[in-house]
Amino acid sequence: MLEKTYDPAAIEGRRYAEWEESGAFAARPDSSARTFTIMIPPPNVTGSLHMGHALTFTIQDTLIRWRRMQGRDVLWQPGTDHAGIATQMVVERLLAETQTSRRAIGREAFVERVWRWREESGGTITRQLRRLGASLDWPRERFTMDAGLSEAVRRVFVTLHREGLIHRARRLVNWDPKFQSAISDLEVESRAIKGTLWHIRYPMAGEEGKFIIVATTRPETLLGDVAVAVHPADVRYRGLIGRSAILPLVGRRIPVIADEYSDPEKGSGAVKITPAHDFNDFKVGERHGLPMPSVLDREARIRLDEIRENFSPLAGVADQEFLESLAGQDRFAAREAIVQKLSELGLLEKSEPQLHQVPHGDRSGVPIEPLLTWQWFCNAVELAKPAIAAVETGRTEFVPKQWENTFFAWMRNLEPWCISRQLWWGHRIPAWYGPDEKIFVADTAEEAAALAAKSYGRPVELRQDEDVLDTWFSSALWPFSTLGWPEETRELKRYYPTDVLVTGFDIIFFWVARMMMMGHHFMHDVPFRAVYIHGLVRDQHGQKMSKSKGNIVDPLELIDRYGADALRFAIVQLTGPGRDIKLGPARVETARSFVTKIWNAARFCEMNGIRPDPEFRPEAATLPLCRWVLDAANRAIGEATAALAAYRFDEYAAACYRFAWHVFCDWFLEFAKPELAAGGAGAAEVRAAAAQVLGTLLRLLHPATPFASEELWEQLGYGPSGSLIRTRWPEPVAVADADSARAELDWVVRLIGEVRTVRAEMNVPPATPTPILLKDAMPTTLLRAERWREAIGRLARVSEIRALVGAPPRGVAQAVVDEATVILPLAEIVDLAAERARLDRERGKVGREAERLKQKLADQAFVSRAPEEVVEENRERLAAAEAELARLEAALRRIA
RNA sequence: GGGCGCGUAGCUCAGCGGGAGAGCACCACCUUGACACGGUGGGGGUCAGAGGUUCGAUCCCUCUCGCGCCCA
Repeated sequence: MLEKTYDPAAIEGRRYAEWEESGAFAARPDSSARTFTIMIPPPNVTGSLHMGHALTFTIQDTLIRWRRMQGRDVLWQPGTDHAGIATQMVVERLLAETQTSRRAIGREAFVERVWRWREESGGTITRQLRRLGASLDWPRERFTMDAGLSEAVRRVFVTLHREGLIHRARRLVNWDPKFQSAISDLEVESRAIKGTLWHIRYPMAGEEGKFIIVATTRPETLLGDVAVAVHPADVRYRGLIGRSAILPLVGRRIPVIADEYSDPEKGSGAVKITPAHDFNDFKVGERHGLPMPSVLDREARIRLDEIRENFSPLAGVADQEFLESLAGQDRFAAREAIVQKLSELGLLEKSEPQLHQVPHGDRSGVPIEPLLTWQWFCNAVELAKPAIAAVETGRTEFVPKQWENTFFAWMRNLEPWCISRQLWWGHRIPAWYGPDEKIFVADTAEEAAALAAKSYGRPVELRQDEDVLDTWFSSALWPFSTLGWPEETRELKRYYPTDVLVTGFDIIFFWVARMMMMGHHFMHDVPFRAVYIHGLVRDQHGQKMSKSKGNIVDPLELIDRYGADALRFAIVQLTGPGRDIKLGPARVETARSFVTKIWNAARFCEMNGIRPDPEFRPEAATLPLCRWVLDAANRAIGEATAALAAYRFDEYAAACYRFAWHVFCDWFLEFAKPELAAGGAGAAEVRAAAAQVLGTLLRLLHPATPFASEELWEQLGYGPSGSLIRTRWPEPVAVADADSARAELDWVVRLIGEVRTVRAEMNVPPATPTPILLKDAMPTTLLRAERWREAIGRLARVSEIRALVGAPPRGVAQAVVDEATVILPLAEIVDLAAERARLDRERGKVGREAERLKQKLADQAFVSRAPEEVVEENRERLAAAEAELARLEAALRRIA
């Protein structure tokens, strides 16, 4: 017997363990079935399950379970990402608690410590994914720092280097002073900061008392200025181009140059050019062949070593003592000191508050500093070409399609990808330096040594590059490295390319684009045929969830409170095309009601002896009720399947919801009650059909609500424990003359609806049954009424159904159903005025509809130009409206 | 500044050339033999605004207003 209420906590753990232990999640590389593959976006090994995970993994699991039920050989590849910076930060924090640091214990011990941390704490997220019900093929779990994946990383690096697609260069990069590492431009987010625009006077060389005024938000980088730029068309400065200004505080002469980068509208129209500390200035510097002295070090403190020799004392403009006092100062302290000094020297024209965009490290949260350093770069421009082509030709398709624009916009404007990071946790760059800094790139130290020995003609001591690779470098290989590449494994042959990648738009650039590049280059095919982009999860008010706002909703808490199925169903319901979803506890509570409803419907079935009947042949069903519900189930199957195929999770959920609640429960089970009570052959057929349809429903629901559906599947005897997950997705069954069954049941439903409405509006107490009289009913209608007497009686509280013979009694309420007028003799209780008002309202509504249609059909332009079927449809609607209108008017006359 | 998207019932959202929809919330009634995490009935919308195309526009085009996001 099923429990009175569904208790998710009592069954979820057990059901999941049963699936996992029985191998239900396992791919079947030896089978001949068509494959269906999804690579999990590997969550950070440091992570714990948040709402974004709940969304993306629910969607993936829904697809996976659906395709698995369709008989596909499904591979859902699990794994985690080593997440360079994030993980290093976590372990550094732990070290700080024990009064030590990464530098104190050294690289080797630190890396070992991270591995140990990963052994102890890295499994959190995978445990939590099990709570959600994710049917991942766990024995295949990979980690981006695994031996195999690391080998793939080295192989890719070495290959790309050999092909000239990876090289080392000294370039301006985004430097994070907190992590003291380069970061990629994607890891930089610009934030609006209230700052100050300072207007500084640069004295013109050899022209006492004359100045050129430059406007800047970063006076501390002034020390590294190498020019002042003005727009070539700016008449204010035309005379100054080619002359020299004196750099305040440093005393160096710098040229005034003409460059279109300078915006006459902004500030004073003249800008200082500091190539080593600004990306735009860097380009100006390159165009004009200017020097590029650095004045900030790796911790963003002032350094003078590259400008000291250019110092040239000048009274009232530059004094050495002040300049030296800046050395080693933090950038912000230096800014204050410099502004103060300029003000004292009378070189500060003015300052004005200004809101401007300042680049920040997305993880460190500190302003990033463009810095000239030696780094490794990957030629993304070249690698992007086939990836772009793949999307252009539709080899890979984005869903929704609009994201392709975003993808193209980014892919067509790529900068070299800086792939080196000055961290310790990650894949160490397989490059070694000889005594003269010659570079040897190889898979292993031994191979590098061999290369070096050959190069130098003798064995030499090599030093490996200290840097590690950007975490996204290894993630980019995920779709093939997890399958065993560079080995030619059967998995690699069988499961690459994968079917669909499911992810949020925020990592299209970080990850999707890079997988496309690497996939093409090394596998010569796209990594996935479709990219399904879902929205972000927001709180119920549409706010982005964040710790600082305190509006985080914890999926595990929701699972504890409402069950995993409720959370999953809520997510599936809300996931429409390309929209963020707003998810609060109320939505999950509502979804739980649905799961409970299913549970109770199944309980009713169980109580009424509804068990699957292997002998039942749907095509042989004779009762209209059975044929009707089987047909409705067929349509639900069609809708749900089409919705899933189109990634319309909202429509899939709606199809299941509508069918389960508003067809199966609201009507079918209610109609079934009298049949079941009557017993006999009719009851037997209803039981068998009910079991058939409930089985279909459980199968349709399984991808969204796996736990409850699996539990019911077993308890109601559909199959052995844990077998629903392996059961075939339902197909429509043959139903004899479905049209007539549909016509009949639709009529019954409408009749009951009309009677209920009239009764409710006439305030007939539910406890008082009323007879109904059918006026002008055709014989077939009267036969129908007779067949459904029992059900109509129960559901519409009707005591008796008769054909009206002769004149209607006084004091009636009336309604129109097709050709018949339904008359409720309510002499004792009816309020004639109220009934007249009600009928009048109805007549008005139908009359307006008829009038509108009549006008439309009278319009020559419409009739001649609109498609014939549209015109015909309008004619039919008009005829129906006019007939109903006539009956309503007759009804009104009767009670006048 | 450039690009993308969104403004449809109180809320959350479907629909996207021919009858304005769902869920929740709301109101009224109901402890009917699976379910009050329930049942029945009901109210509620110049589909942001203005033009245009069309026989016909919530839907296509243009502009305006408002709100997001991404890139400068």
